[in-house]
Amino acid sequence: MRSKISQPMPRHFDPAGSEENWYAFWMQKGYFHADEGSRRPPYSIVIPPPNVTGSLHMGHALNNTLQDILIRYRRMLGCETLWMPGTDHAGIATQNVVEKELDSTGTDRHALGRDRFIEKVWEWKEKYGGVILGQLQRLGASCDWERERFTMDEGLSRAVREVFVRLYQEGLIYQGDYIINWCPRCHTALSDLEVEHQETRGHLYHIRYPAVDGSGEVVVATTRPETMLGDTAVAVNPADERYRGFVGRSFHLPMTRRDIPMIADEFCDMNFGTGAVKVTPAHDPNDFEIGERHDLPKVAVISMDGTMTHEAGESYEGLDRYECRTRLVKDLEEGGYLVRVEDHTHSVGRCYRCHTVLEPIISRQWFVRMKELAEPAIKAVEKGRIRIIPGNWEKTYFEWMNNIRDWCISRQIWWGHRIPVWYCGDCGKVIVQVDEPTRCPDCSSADLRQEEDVLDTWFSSALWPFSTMGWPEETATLAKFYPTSCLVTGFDILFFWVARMIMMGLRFMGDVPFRHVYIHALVRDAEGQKMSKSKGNVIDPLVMIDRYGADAFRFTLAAFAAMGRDIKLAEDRIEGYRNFINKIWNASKLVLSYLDTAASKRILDPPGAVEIHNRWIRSRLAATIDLTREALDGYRFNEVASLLYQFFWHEYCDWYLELAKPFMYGDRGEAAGRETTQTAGFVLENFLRLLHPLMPFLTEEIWQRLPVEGESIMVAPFPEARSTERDAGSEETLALVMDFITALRNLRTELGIEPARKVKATVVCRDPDIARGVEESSEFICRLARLSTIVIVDSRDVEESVATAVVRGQEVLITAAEELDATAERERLSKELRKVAEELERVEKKLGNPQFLEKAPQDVVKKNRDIRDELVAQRQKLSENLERLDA
RNA sequence: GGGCGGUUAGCUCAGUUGGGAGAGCAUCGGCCUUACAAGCCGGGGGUCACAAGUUCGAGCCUUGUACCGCCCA
Repeated sequence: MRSKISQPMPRHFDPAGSEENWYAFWMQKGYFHADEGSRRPPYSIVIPPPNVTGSLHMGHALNNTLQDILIRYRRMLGCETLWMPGTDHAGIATQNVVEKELDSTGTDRHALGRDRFIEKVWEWKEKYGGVILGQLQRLGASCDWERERFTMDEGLSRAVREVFVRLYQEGLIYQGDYIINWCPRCHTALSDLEVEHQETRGHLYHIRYPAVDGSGEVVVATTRPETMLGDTAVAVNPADERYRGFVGRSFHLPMTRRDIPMIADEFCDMNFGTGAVKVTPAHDPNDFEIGERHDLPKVAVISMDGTMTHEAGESYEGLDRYECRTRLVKDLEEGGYLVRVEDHTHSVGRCYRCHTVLEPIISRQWFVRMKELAEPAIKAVEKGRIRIIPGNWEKTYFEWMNNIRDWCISRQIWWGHRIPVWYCGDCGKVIVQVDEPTRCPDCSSADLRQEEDVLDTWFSSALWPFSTMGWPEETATLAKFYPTSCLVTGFDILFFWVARMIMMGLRFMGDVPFRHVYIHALVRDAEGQKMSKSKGNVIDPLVMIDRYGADAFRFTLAAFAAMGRDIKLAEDRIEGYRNFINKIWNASKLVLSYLDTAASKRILDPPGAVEIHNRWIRSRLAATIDLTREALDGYRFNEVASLLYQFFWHEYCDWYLELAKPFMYGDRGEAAGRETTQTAGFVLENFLRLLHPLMPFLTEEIWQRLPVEGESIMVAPFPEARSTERDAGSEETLALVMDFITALRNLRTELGIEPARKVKATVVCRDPDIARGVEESSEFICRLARLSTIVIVDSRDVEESVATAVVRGQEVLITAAEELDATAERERLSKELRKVAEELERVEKKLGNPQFLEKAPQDVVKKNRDIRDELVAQRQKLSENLERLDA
């Protein structure tokens, strides 16, 4: 049973204590655990696995807050929810971290050897890895921690090998010598996606290649002169008149002893530079293609470590690629081959892990043939089996999928899934299988050597939605929770991860991995810069949680999660929502102090209300419930936040509680008082449940003190609005009351009437509906506008000194005992009159247009006429009052 | 070069079938009114980037321009 029922509320909410206490409580109760044997409808999400080396940053915080909101919402709706947590082994990143550690102790991985190094990484992982998961708990994430997975776990590794073998057998994985992106620092190949293109200021070198027969020369332009040592042709566009007759001739390659031919290829852009380009098939992806078409030799002049090879010639061999550039440019200049050098900005590819400039290099790698896998994945989105939200990302998805290229999956590092391929040392047989072979199936040799390379980390991530659920076994978890309901992620990994999961899911599970993909914005700092440690603009989520509490932080993230936008986060936003928490706490304190045990039993299901304020707030609650559900179903998190904020602060606190106070104090009779207290409690309790997915700790802390059934708000049902709760009449009347109160308050302030002083107000009113509304609600109006009395008359007959306003076409007068400041009143009325006149002008112009009257819908025309009538009346009364003052 | 997105109050941003421009923060004025000064009440502030077009009517639809950002080559 609950521990805090009917306990008084402390003066302030203590986020840290609450977070620790309730998270432990939820865990101990096992609420996070998903039961595959349950008969409830499933709702599942797999977490985008953070790097095992990672620590929580703003992107994770946003991503996981949104997932937790969805999960908590569905859990309250009665679904069997699974939120699968885990981490990713992050091959390159993790290896880098451990290598750095080794470096500080004066050794390296090569000295240790592969096996010992891998052991070291595991040791590191056990010690420091996965701290991020603990940090997610601070955020309140209700993941099923009993199911935590790691991409290098035995089960997931087996799934990886299984997929590799099947794809290989189906001819979708192949090995070959192709040009790939090589990181000279990480010493591994990367896929095309892992290249970060960056605009870089450099130079364009124009170099002269003389014709061998002395008949002239050709000038080529390059941003990378050192690659010329590996040129095997000069190419021009076949349509280029300037080179007609040159094609086929040989040119001398300066600084080498080689001659190269001029070839014609459509790829050449006639408008760029001289129209002639040097072709280096071994060091440029485009040149590689040209080389394939023309059967050109490939001369590798840059080695795997970024230094020049023997092929580069003896003067350059062994030099670093940049050193070589300097030296070569100087040599070209001295030799008279350098025509000119221009400043030039071009795109340079860098390693997405270490930002070293990549080198396109030819080497033997493993690839996945993507076309065949992509086709069904495109169809799945086209046919709506997967919905990407917001929809405009579908376009980006198709764009990429339609132009997909083969995926280089081998990495020359040690930490990762070693490719399940063995080579027979005796007969050369290539063995591809899931389990390690002991003998060669062909020659029975035991001399088997496993492929050294490991797989791209994203290869295992692509299997995450089913590998985490036990595939290739046919598990109950898969049966219950696959396909997952939704994937929540940032657009930066749409290709890396989302697209690949879709392809793999369809291929191996025969079904999509998720039905919805919700793509959220990226978090940036207040200046719109991507947060990064080097820029020093990082806001640490944990610091924010310490400072403002997890709830305030989560609510802020939700409030900023508008679709398809960058989120620029500044600390004062979080502070603002911390104040909201304070507001909820204080209002709850008030309501709880009046909730006696007699009222308590009716909180969950009170009888219909009689009092108008109670009918009104229940009506507003019902509307809020409907809108909140719609917004949550549509992933409009910011709308959810704003709905709840608006409802609670401005409707419940600012109006309802203020109206309700005299009733709760017992000043309006016993029955009305009880009804009001019950209603206040009923609405509060419903609101807490609405808010729970966004602010789990605060809502639990308060809910536990409410006299209602159930052991935790997180397993209580999500509020449901009954249509009978909607009450148009009370909403109309209260809107009227608010208008009068606001106008009267305005009058008071502008005339400088002291807040404490009660004044008499008169309403001159010939509209019976309005008169009745004011009459019925006169106690509310008097209280909130601080009036001694309010009288309703049907014609104006006031001798005393008055200030006037017009509300809904009716005059409202404040009668003060002493003289009012006529100048201030005159100024106020004139200002008001100006505003009214301006508005009236706009409306009359519209109504004076015959086309408008003819073509606009009738209700719009009527609306404008009503507005006009009211404005006319208002103008009339304002100017009358102005005249009266002057008289 | 191709594609996508942005430009609305001082700041950060909402604005979902085109019909009298919104929120939070900041600002100004007044209040310690027994839940809350992390609060309450009231106010000021915007030719919705620019230009043209469609329409009775455009922040919203079309086209173009400028600036900014991202993705892919």
